[in-house]
Amino acid sequence: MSEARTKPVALRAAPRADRESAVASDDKLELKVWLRLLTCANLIEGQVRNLLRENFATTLPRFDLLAQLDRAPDGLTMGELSSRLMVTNGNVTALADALVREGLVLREAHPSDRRSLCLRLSAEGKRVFDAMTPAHEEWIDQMMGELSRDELARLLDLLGKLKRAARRNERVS
Amino acid sequence: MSEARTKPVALRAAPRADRESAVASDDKLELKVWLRLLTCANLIEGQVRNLLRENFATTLPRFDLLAQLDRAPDGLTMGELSSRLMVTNGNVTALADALVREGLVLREAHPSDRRSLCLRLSAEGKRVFDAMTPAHEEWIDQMMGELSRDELARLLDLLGKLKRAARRNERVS
DNA sequence: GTAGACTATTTTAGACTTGAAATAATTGAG
DNA sequence: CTCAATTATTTCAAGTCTAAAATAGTCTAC
Repeated sequence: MSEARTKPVALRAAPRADRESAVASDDKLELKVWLRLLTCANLIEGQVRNLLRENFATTLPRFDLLAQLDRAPDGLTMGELSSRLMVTNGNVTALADALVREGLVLREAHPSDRRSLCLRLSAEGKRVFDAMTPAHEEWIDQMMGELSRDELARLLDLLGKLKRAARRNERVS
Repeated sequence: MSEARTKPVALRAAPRADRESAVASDDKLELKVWLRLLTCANLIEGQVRNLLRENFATTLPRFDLLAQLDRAPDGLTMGELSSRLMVTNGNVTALADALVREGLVLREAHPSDRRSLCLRLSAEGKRVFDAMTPAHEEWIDQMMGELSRDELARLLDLLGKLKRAARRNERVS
């Protein structure tokens, strides 16, 4: 995709082992699914983070916030951002502060609710985000390249079931 | 499992929306799988974190580190821990420091390599971890309760494929 | 044996994230 | 209207995590 400009030093031990490594084969299926899910998420997230840093000198949380604003041309409140990014309000405050300071995001008063703020991509923010999107999508495609369309569809379906189950559980726990 | 002793204040907006919310239905399948995977991981991780705090006054990274040591009765080096937890060496240093200070983990010299340290659960650490394990497993079971054995097995299989694909991609990117 | 490459760990600065408390605006029951 | 409950956001302290540089021990090819 892009010849790595500066060879990054190996910071992490070679990933031969992970959380699953020592789970006996007769262990609970549920636990194994959870650990493997976590491994996959960490693995992909780590690569995306590295690629964002190497290619665009930015971080994943910033990219995620820009992505949400890009998909909401009418802007989002802090609360909506917090909900979509699944992080705390305080976290969004800090993240948005930085992006506003860098000129990528505009912070406006909410038209009808004076408690709320409305965040929106600036022209510069839109430009910067549009430059990153195709590369990001290509990275994800490549990481999943070995799964067929059918397998991807089945995975999406099963993860949907899991998501609904976990959400339902959320309310009671 | 345990009547929530102090009702925690709602810190996060109600999770009606998440990263997937605004992905058009004709968007790339790969991207949708990735976003949904991330949503599932965040959802489960968040609940486990809350439950660990409410029931055992501890955190997920600490629990994870103890879990790895519990599965390795002969102890692990810092590097092995870093690799299994998929975090940087520096992170493990800080985390292990805290657990050693709290008396849950022992830090010994490595028998043959003086560069390495060997971490191991203390008797107290073992006791504490053993008290948490059954609850933790039950939480995970409950969150996945709505998936059949077949669905779980299929999910495990597909995630295994994804994991291998992502690992392969890691080496070249 | 010794220089140079490699490996294991720590340190540092900075970014991210959380949970809880504080501030401020809105809503609704009377 | 008005006060209490609710909702939106910020602030704060502490913990987590990263990337890069520094420190220290090991190994290998002369």
